[in-house]
This record gives sequence, C-alpha cells and structure tokens, in this order.
Amino acid sequence: MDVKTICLGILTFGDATGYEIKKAFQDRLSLLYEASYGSIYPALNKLTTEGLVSCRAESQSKRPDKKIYSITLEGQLAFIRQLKESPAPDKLRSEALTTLMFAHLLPASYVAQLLDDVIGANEKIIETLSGECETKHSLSEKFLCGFGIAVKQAANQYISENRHLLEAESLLSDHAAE
Amino acid sequence: MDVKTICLGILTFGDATGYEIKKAFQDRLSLLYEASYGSIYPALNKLTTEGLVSCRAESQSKRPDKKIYSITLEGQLAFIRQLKESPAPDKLRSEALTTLMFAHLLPASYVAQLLDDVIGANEKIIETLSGECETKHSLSEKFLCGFGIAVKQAANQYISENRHLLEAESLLSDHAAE
DNA sequence: CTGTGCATGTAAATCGTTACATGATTGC
DNA sequence: GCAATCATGTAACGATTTACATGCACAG
Repeated sequence: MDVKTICLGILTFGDATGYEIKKAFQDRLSLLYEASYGSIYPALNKLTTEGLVSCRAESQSKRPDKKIYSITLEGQLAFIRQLKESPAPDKLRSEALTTLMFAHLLPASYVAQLLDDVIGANEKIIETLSGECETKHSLSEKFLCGFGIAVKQAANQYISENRHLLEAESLLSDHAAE
Repeated sequence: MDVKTICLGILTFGDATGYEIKKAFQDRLSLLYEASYGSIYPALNKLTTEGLVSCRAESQSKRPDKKIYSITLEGQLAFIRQLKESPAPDKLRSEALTTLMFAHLLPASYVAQLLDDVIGANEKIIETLSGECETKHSLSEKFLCGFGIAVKQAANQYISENRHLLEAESLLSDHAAE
C-alpha cells in the first residue's frame, strides 16, 4: 500500500485538497503511516491522469488556487479491489530498540538513559492518544487510537520489567571504545 | 539507521560473510529490520572502501570465494558514534490495520475475516518467538524476543476486546460497491 | 514582527527491493 | 530426484524524503 492508494482511501471520506489530505494522514493514520507533500501531490496528479480521482479548481483571492479532489466511481472500485489484496505482514521499525541490541558496546548509564527516553516517549504518545481518543468521531479511529495506547502501554510495561537484561548486557562487557 | 550501519553492528559480534550477515538479520533483528542481499553486498563494499571493515577472501573448492569481513577499529568508533545519535521515533507499518481503517467500505464478513487473520498471524509469531526465546544466548536477544511476544499479545488482546468497533463500522454503512 | 496555518508544486537524492545470473553440496 | 543451504553479485525499478521555490493572512 503506497501513498497513492491511501490518498484514494482518504478521499472516500469526502472531497479534499492535497493540503487536507496531508492533515488526514496526520489525524487518522499517523500511527501507521506518514506522508509528505512531496509524495502526496505527485500521487494526486497520477490518480487524476488515471481517472481514479477528479479535480476541480477553486480560485481564491491572494492564495494559490485550491484544487479539490473527489474520488470517482472507478476510483472507489479500484480502491476496494486493492483493499482486498492480502495485506503484507506488519513491520515495526524502532531505532531505539535496534540501538539497544548493541548494548554490549554502550556504557550502562547510556543504556539506562536510552531506556528512560523510550519509556518517556511512549508515555507521551499514550497521553496524547488518550486525549485524542475521545474527540474521534468514527469507530475505526477510536479503535486505532485505543490500539496505539494498548500497544505502547504493553511495551512500557515490558521494558520496565525487563530492562535489567539490557543493563546487564552492558555491564558484562567492557566497552573500551566508549 | 540504514543497512550499512547495521551490517557494521552485526560485525561487532564477530567476523562474518555477507551470507552470514543476512542470517544475522533474520536471527537477531527480524522483529525490527530485514535486509536483502541486494542491499547487504553493496553495503559491505562501501564499508570496505571507507575503511570501516576489512575483508579477507578464503578460497573454497567448488564454491565462490568466501569473503570474510571484519570490523576495523575505525569502524567500531564510527558505529558507536552512530549509536549515540538520538534515535528516530518508532514506526509501525501495518497494512492490515490500514485496511481496517476503511472498514466502512468493506462487508462485515470480510472485516471479521481480516481480524481473524491478524490475530492468527500474531499468534503464530508469538508461538515462534516463544520457542526461539529459550534458545537465545545473549540477554539482548532474549529481551527483544520477549518484547515481541509482549507487544503481540497486547495487540491480540486489544483486538479481541475491541473488534466490535470495526465490525460495527462496517455494518453501519452500506457498501454498494462490494 | 514572528510564527503558524493555508496552499501548491518540483528536483535531486536516498534507500531499498526484486529479479536476474550462476552453480555446487547435502540431506531427505 | 528435489529442496534447501551455501555463496556472491548487478541492474532496473520503485517509493519516498528533503530541500527548494513562493507568498498571503492572522494571531499573539
């Protein structure tokens, strides 16, 4: 699933400009996906060429023309077709945890600090999501929001209970290179 | 953190061939990172050029020469320097959950099936990791393995308890396009 | 008067996967 | 006899980010 496909999906919620689609990525999908203008605008142009979205321009005084995109019937069909392809397996990318897989090279104090940072960052996300969760109107957004909270809480609990493994790994080796 | 950096890291565990590094990605990091030969071999070549690893060839009868890579002192310093850069935030990429954010376009039976599939896939991962966890020798590997289990278990529990939200979203809308 | 929000886009650079190319050995 | 393991690499392609380019309006 690439940016193009997801833009199409976002347009099933209603017409939007490229700018608004970017916000939708942040509001609805930031837990799973982020996209920059540099990928969204070209994606919308391609979709238009392919006839999967249509575009009407609205002129504004003293602003660039607003281009409002709508998904076409053909676009809806194409999107649903893509939704039904079996999804690729989930992937977690964590530079912090990757770093910690090399705890044997790092001083114990640094490992401890990193772990605290990870826990702190997760807590911040949990807080933010907890606030947002109630403001969400759709059930799927509530689901995703709750999912994020549940997973981050589990992560923090696990880290708190097992961080000694990494801290021990660091202490066991002498990292002369530090 | 790119493949090049992680190859360097893997070599801190001991000398290895490109082939063995690929296995190390699978054995040690598959939860966080995967890499193909198409990225590993060019990475090793670049690292050699940069003097961060050295390479000795071992000729084998009836096989291509084995190229055994070692990290140099300079490489160790460079790697630790990179470990100390503050890590990018974690990212979760889940096509299945992304698909489910569009439950309003899918028939309820399909949503239910997808949820079952996700739970099943997670269970399989939990099982695999549970087996592997004991065979791991290093503490950091045990940590990561346990982390995977904890997070996937939390995910499955959350999904089981809240799947009705997505199933309802699907039922609430009529998806004529199905 | 400064930063944030609105609004669009392009070009280069980065990073990686997939497919191709080759081929012997070992275990079932 | 067939699949998996060992072993290396390149080239084309794909996807996305980053940096650049522009500029007004409004709030604090």
